[in-house]
Amino acid sequence: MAVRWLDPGEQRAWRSLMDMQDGLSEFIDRQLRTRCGLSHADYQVLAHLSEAPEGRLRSFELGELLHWEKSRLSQHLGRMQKRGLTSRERCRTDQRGAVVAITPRGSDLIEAAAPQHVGDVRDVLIGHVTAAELETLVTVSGKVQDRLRALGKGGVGSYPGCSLGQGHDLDLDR
Amino acid sequence: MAVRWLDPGEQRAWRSLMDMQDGLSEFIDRQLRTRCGLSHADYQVLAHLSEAPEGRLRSFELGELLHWEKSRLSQHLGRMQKRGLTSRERCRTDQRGAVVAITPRGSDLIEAAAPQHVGDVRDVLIGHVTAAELETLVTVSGKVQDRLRALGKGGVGSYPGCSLGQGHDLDLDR
DNA sequence: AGCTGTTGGTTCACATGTCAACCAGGGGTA
DNA sequence: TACCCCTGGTTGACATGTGAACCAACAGCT
Repeated sequence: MAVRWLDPGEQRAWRSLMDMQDGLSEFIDRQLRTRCGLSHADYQVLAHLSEAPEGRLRSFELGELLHWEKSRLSQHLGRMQKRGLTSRERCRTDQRGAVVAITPRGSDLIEAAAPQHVGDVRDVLIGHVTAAELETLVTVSGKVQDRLRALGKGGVGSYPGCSLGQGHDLDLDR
Repeated sequence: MAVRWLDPGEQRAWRSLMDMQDGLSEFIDRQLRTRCGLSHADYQVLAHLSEAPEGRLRSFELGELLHWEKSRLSQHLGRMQKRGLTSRERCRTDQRGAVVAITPRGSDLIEAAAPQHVGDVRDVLIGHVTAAELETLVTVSGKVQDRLRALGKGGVGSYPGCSLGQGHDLDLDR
């Protein structure tokens, strides 16, 4: 069967998207690490926890939010626990389950990290593109997500924001 | 100093971009692995080599193309060599240097993988977005790259295409 | 109650990436 | 030539991610 190759424009688009991906991930992760002592993964875990009621979530709920392999989540939580950022207890209603909670120390760290992180995001993306471009980004992402959902089995991932505390104390917006 | 948080639209854009990133990477890597026995990293190495004259590159040139840490490159090439996908020789003109070459086996693998890969890319992105959207993607990526270059020290990464053989036997375009 | 299949989590072995240390070979300069 | 610093590359220790195996608890049946 004949392969339909990418024309130069398509190829350029794909390459530049991959480049942006790598560059963004690397940058965001490094900034968080060096300035806040958190990996991007740590940040996302803490962000989701801080958004949850009482800063606690069942392990599997956290896993669904992050779209992480369960073994990854387990390992990562183990490490974060050792660092005192999160804690784990047995679930009362389901003896199998674990409840993950953010600790005061974890809370402090992400509250310190959030402004930096938001600053980076604005500095590297938001601050330099038009509203229309942002809109297109959302559109394209949506299409890709739909396609992935259609192809693979499962969902794709919900990136956590930065609302800390119960409500909006430190929400990303305004 | 007051932090300028992201408004809901900005936040949505950032989250969806992150989601797309994770979803795309995961998908592309898994497809290559399961159907071709290559990781995305392997694929990129082989793609760059196959595009180079005679399928050979100095290690550090490859490193620059990929924007990989030198230790990462060294480790990865070691593994690929063990699998018979690439080979290494001492450089004649610089006794420190190594020249990396793609092996016949590596060549076979990427020639088999390329059509699949291109199909995936089309299937998940190119085939579902308008030309204008693609153009915007390039624009935005460019801005981000510029920003990253301005902030950090170095460049960002040039994603390899799929031109195999010397010339265009299996080029992505056409 | 007793079976059975599913679900939530952990663990192990292994693949991969990062950083720092190291080493050998350039290449300039005295 | 001798000295020095830079460059290209490898290595080892360690952080992180993945898949499969495993285990205990739940849940539906009989």
